[in-house]
Amino acid sequence: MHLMAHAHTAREKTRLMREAERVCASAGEQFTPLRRQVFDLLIAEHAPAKAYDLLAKLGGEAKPPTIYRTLEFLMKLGLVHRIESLNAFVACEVGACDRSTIFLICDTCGRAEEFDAGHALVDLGEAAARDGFQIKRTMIEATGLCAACKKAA
Amino acid sequence: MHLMAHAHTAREKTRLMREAERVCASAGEQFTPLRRQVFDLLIAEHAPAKAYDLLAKLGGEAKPPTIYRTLEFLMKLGLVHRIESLNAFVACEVGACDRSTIFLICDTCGRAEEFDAGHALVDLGEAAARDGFQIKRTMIEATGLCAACKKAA
DNA sequence: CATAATATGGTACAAGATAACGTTGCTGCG
DNA sequence: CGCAGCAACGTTATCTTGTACCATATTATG
Repeated sequence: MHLMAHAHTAREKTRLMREAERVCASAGEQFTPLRRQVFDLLIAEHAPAKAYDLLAKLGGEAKPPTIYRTLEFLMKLGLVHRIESLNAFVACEVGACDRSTIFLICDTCGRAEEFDAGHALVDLGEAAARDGFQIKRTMIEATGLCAACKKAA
Repeated sequence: MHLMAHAHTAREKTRLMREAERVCASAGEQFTPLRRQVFDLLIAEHAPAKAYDLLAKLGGEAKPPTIYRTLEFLMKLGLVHRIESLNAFVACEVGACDRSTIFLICDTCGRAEEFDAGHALVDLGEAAARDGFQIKRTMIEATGLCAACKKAA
C-alpha cells in the first residue's frame, strides 16, 4: 500500500454514491455490484485511473472487457469521464454532468480537476457555427500547474 | 487504390512543404527524406492519419519506432498535431502554429478542421487562473457535423 | 414457467506505443 | 588520416490499450 489519501471525505463519497444510484435508477438501469465497485474505486482515486489499474484492483480475476464495459456504462450515464490525453478515467464530481467537459490536468501531481469555464464553451460553439460547423460534443483538456502544486513550489 | 481526393491543391502542398523546410531550418534541424516523406503523406490526407497507416504507406519495410520518432519530431516543430481522441495525426495547416490547437472533427466524413476560436482560449485561461490553475497547453477537440456534410444531408 | 433482455465471464487477438540497442554516416579535430 | 561525437535511422522485443466474439448467468416480463 502507498500513502493513504482520498480525494473525498467519507461523507462526500456517500453523497456521490447516492447520486449515482439515483442517476442509474432514473435512467432505468441497474447499479450492479460490479458497477458500484468500479465507481467506488474511481471516487477513491486522487488522479485519473487507467483501465488496467482498475482491473487489477478488481482482484486480479477480471479480464479487460469487464472493466471497459463497466466504464462505458458509467460514461453513458455521465458518472465517469474519459480523459483522452491520458487514456484514463475519472469519476464525475457533479452528479448530472453534461457530455462536454473541461479538465485541468496538473503535470506535477497528475490530478484532474473538472472545471466550469463559463462562456468559453458557448463562445466556441458560436464561433464554430459561424464557420458552418455544428458541434455535438466538445472535449477540453488543459495541462499545467494546479494551485496546490504552485503553492508547494 | 480508393477515390483520389486531396485536401490541398498542388500549389498549396508546395507552399506547406516550403514552409516546413523554413521552419526546420530556422530551428537548426534537418528536414530529411524520411521526415519529408511522412509530412508529405500527412498533407495528402483528407483526415487524421493513424501511425500504423502511415507506417504501411512508407513501403511496409518501416517499423513502428520509425514513424513515431518522425511524428514526434514533426510535432516538436509544430508542423504536425496529434488528435488525442482519435489516436491520429494531422499536418498543421498554418505554418508557425501555436502549441494549443482546436480541432473540429466531423463524425460523418472524418475530416479534422483546424480552427481559431477567437477568445475562447483566452477566456478559458483566465477562468482557470481565477481558480489558481496555470494552463500551459490546451487541447480542444470538438466533434459534430461539418459544413460540407450538413449541406449534403 | 418460458422467454427475452441484460449483465458478466472468458479467450483471443488487434491496435497503439515505447524501450533498448545496433548501425550508419557525417562533422570536426588532434 | 584516424577517430571521437553525434544525429538519424534500423531492428528486435515488449508493453499498453482496447475490442470482437462466444458462453453463461441473472433479471425482468408476458
